[in-house]
Amino acid sequence: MSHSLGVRQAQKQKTRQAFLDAALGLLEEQSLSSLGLREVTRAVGVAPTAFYRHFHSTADLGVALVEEALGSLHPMISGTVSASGDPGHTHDDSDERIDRAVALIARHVRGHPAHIRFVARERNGGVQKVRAAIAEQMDRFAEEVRAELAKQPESAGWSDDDLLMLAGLYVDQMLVTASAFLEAAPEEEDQVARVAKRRMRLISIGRRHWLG
Amino acid sequence: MSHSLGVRQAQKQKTRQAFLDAALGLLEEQSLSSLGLREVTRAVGVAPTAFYRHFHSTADLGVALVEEALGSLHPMISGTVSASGDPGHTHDDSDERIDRAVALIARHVRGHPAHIRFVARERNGGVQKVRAAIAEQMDRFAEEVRAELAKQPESAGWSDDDLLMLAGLYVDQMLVTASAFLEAAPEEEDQVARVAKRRMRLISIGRRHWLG
DNA sequence: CCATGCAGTTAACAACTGTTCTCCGTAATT
DNA sequence: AATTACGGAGAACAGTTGTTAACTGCATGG
Repeated sequence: MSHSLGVRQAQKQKTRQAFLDAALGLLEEQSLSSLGLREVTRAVGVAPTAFYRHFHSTADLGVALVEEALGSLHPMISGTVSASGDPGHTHDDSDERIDRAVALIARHVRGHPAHIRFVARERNGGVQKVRAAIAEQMDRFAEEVRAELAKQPESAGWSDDDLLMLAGLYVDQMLVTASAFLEAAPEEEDQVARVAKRRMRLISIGRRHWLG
Repeated sequence: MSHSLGVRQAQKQKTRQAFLDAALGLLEEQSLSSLGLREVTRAVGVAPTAFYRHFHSTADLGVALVEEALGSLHPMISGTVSASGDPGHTHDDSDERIDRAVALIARHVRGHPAHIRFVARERNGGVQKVRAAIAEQMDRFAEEVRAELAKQPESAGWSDDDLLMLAGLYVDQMLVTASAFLEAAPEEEDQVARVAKRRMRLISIGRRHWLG
């Protein structure tokens, strides 16, 4: 229990977090390129000029949001692919892994809807720097998934290049699925999950027969 | 050679098209929710009030753009999946079909970059009506692809449900690929094409082994 | 304990936004 | 030939925007 942060810096980080939260809220109904500086400060309950103490521009705010949003996605991604299955079923654990992965995605979407909405929206959004930041993080994710896949026995004989291709396909599919959950009405969730599982199963089958 | 359209209506459609073109241009560097009415009229070279003669709001303009952009995508999509292959190679026409499909996508992106940029951007964008319009059209595309796939002998034994799942996967993958082409530097195009082909090949393999 | 640093405030700036109302010229209708 | 319908122009409106400058209060480091 170290104090580790002065009262001053603590308060600063607190308001900074308030900026991020307020922005995420406002971004549920618009996109970053239309997010106004004053709009955010108004939502936070602070003077417009205070914004500059934390960010150079709204684009800068966006880059910070990328870190926050994709940081929260991080554990989900690795969890999705590793799936860490309780050993037991000798049947075909692939389907079980997929079920667990999709459930994990659904859970994350329900827990952090604004995060994944932001990422899905700004991945192709109108702000270059934010697009670049998201692309960089997604590439990092794909790398991690590749590393995780490489550990699995199913990946014997695979080149690193092909593994990265597969990892990218998985990562893209996760975001598409998450976005689908987001826009789906509660009663449609099961249907979305069903389709997502079948998609992943088809990809897994493709993986199994990729060689030879 | 019928006149078919009065001088008046013709001129109106002309200005309307000018609005669409100007908007598409402006949307290369921002997203629809930040597109201002005055900004568009300025680009067209017309008074701000003239806008209301054609659209209720910028969101309305967006819906019109969806029709234009996805209308141009229409022939590409069906062309991509049918692939109409010159009969000849008995080898494995799957790879050849994929090569042709990816080439078709690349060609379309180079021909209509603003169109696919708009669709990719506003698919998850901040304007609800536009998102809905895009989703509807994409569903229609998936339906068409499903119908096209159903004709192929490889689809024997497939349920309509599974075919629609596969079609959706293809359609999503096409848009992701197109978007990747868009953001890729000219020298990276080959690399993007390489990865896209391998992804589609993996999906095709999954398709081949889906049953049993 | 005092001087410095810095998060946040207040006030003001020109520029811009969407929208309304009134008007104009002319193609279309009768 | 006279009237109507309508695409577009012009001016004005109240609000909003990003950014600057000079300020205040207080936690911090010497």
